[in-house]
Amino acid sequence: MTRFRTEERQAQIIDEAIRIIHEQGYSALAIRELARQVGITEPAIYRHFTSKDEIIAGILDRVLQMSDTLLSDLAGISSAREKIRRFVLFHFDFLSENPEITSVVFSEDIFRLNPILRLKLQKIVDSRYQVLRSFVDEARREGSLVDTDAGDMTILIIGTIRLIVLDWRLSDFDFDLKARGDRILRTLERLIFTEDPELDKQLEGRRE
Amino acid sequence: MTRFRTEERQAQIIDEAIRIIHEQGYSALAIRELARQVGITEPAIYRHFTSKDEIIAGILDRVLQMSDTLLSDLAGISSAREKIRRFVLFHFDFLSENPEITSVVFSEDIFRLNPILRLKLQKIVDSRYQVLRSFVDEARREGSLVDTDAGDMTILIIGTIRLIVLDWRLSDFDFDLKARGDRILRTLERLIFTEDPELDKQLEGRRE
DNA sequence: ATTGCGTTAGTTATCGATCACTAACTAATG
DNA sequence: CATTAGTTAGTGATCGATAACTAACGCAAT
Repeated sequence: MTRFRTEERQAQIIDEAIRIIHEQGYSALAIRELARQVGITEPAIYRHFTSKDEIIAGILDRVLQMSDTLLSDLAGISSAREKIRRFVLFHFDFLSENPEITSVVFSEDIFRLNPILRLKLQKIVDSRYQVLRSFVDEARREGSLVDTDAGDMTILIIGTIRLIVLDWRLSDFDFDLKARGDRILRTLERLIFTEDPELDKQLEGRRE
Repeated sequence: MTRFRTEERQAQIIDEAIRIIHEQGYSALAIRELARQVGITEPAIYRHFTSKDEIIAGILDRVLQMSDTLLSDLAGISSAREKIRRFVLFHFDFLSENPEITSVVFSEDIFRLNPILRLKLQKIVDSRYQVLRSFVDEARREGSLVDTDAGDMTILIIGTIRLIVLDWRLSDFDFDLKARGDRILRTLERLIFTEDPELDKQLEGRRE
């Protein structure tokens, strides 16, 4: 009988829950099986979470942490244009190494009904939107963005990321997401940024 | 005891199934309740579908029919640029009047596990992609598109549509999707189409 | 037209499996 | 020794699916 402190067990439980959702879908997330995978019994789960919904809430919190990683990753960058670039690349990088997360992100349907989970999901979606939106606004002030609605521009970028990731998921993760992301980023850049031969040359050099 | 021919009943069952998924989520789709809503008993459902999965397959077929409506809607249009415009508007129009369909479209997670359903879903996604892709290729030949990768451009457009629709769903359908669609289409057009003052004037006139 | 009959859409009743969750008890930790 | 992480055993509810039976339809022969 190996005992763990509740924070550790909670983390283990959420890890396993994400893995199960990823491998077998949300409908396969049964407390019994979840407990078995963690190596404890069903009632032991209820020592650490009062209900199944609370476990789901924990999963969403885990996804929300991604935003912190993102922001610290972008901390030192001054150019807004570069921030947008890195925002896009970060998502492909992060999801490439944490594919299980995509299963959570694309399971909106599970959360839509439950008001608490739904609010949490909206918070995640909105937080990501706000982060990018601030960069887009900044880039417009810099003059490095094509003159269009900043909100629409933000939707366009996130929508593109999401669809590439969905495609990756449906293909069973069998293409190189980072490489695909790099390609589509170039297309995006050509569309949304103003011509800047000097900067373009720099970017081109960095890529090789 | 009112009897229906099996094609009629199948249609009724699929209608109700979509409604239940939309209102209560996929996990609430129980054969018993589905039968009750249709006005028959549980085993009667199994007269018309051999399994629950086959009902889901029927739902996906229904969504696939959307492509036919789309294509006939776009039949008489000659300009590729106008076809792309109409492709985008069609989606916002159609989903605006059939919001239940969004619940199916955003429930990829249900289908990912089952190989048959998954293939059906991929077929739907791909068919929509191919349609738009052909317009994008055509527009490039016309010279009305900015010079970028046609595949990426297609992804960008569909991704934008999807994210707007997701946003609409998460907001509980409480903004005017068609108006929002019209707005983002203008942004999209400004980004992807080449400058064409003559055509722009025509389009501007038509909008008012 | 009416009858007779095979086909098919429906019924009632029930199956075993599995779900989330809990009461009551036990052993490890600090 | 108090607290807390774990256990065994079991709750009622609900799931998808089926066996056995019945009533309505459609069509051919009278």
